[in-house]
Amino acid sequence: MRAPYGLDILDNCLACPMREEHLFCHLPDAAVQRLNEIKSTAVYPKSAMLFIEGQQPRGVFVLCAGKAKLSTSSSEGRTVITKIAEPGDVLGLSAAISNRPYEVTAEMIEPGQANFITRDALLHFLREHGVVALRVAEELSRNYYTAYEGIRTLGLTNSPSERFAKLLLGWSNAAGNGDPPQVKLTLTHEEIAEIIGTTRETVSRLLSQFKRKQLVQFKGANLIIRNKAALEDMVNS
Amino acid sequence: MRAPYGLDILDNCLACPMREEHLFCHLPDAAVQRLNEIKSTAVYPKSAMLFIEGQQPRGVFVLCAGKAKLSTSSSEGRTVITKIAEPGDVLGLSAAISNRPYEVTAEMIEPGQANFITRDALLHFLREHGVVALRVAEELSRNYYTAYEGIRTLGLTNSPSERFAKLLLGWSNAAGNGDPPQVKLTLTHEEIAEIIGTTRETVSRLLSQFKRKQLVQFKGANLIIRNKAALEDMVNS
DNA sequence: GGGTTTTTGTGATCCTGATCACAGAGGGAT
DNA sequence: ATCCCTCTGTGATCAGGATCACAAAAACCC
Repeated sequence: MRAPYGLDILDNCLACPMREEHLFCHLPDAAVQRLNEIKSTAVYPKSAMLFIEGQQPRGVFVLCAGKAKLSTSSSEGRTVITKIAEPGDVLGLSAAISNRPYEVTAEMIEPGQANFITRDALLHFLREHGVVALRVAEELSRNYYTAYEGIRTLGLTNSPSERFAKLLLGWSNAAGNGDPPQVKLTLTHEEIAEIIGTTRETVSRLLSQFKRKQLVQFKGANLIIRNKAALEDMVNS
Repeated sequence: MRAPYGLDILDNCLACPMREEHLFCHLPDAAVQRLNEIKSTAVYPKSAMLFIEGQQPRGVFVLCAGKAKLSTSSSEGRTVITKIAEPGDVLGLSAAISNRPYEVTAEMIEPGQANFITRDALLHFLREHGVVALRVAEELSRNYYTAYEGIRTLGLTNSPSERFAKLLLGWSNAAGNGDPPQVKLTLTHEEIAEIIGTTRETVSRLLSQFKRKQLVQFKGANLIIRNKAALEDMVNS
């Protein structure tokens, strides 16, 4: 059976093995079964909004396939992307747990699939299964560390070039260690700018500058990192 | 009985009533009693380090009196202050829960008192008392929101003036609503700079500039906010 | 394939804060 | 008082990006 957008439907994506540290993996059977009862699965096209900053938290989404960008905007239209979520990530957890409005907007940037669990069902479930509550606490502290890394990046570096170099290195690490390391560039310059807190033009210029200096090189949509050492130098300048 | 530094010893500061939403308040008697058994209390002078960025997490500190600054530094000596912790705050929680190194350094900026609970004892306690684990999850999501606010501040505003105005307004709100609102300035310009991500000089200049424009005014160590509206305008410029 | 929209490249200008460099002010100690 | 050390104020300089303004290129859609 084929889902739209060329994705395979995962009939039990809560238990998907893609991330060992996954929130809802390796739970007691009773818990897994209960989870399967309270979750509902849906498929989302590109640009679908899972939830929007400021909304009351309806529940959590467990991303099974596709990618989503989490962003927040100021009243004047400035936007920061705080995270690119990947399969296995749990979205909206802290809002659901603390019953505050969603603090970010989650928008699919690649078509995908997610499980949804309502807030009530989740809290009920957590009260029944104390062990899982600890898991949730761990997941929240992971979220916290991610946010915290963002602060370090935005606060401890002043130059966009530094942040951009850091971002590229981060991506190439996450993508595994090819040699030479390479990264598939799926985001627009605008989006990259919103991650590293600068303008689209600056990202364009940095990219050409990096190419000119032979730090990176394009092969289709893939960015090959030619001079990793030089990029690393820029980061701890 | 008087403690050093003119502080009253709180003989059971875990249950201190200062913050209703306090992590360890309003728990079942059994839990409170167990907590009292596993905690240990100590008094800290100004400049004492509760823990340092990168150390393995020994446990959590519940701040009972005094203030502490949480900060992180880059290899080149640049520093960001992520939070000024106040009585009732739990420090080192996410590190302890997730068993990662402390992500920040906690240094007392006012003498005070804190309870310490070792990581092992805490985890043990949480496994016994599932309800409290949920509380911990809530506290962690509070931490997350705080970090997240930091990202918004650093990422969505470009001008130090904007961030400084925002900081002052935040402080005046936290201090309750005097009229005119006023704030006790306990931090050095350097420290303020490390909060809003700028330099000491810029903070000095901004302060004089705000005085010149009659936005604020000094009364000893207290900063009186003369023109709140104007500051608010700067924030959503 | 043509027309439309989104994305990217690049020049010119301008301005804010970072940086460097001192001098003065305050605050403890002895 | 005196010394010392940490803070604060302010000037001068300078560079790196933000901003504005187009044009080219690519992606997208009937």
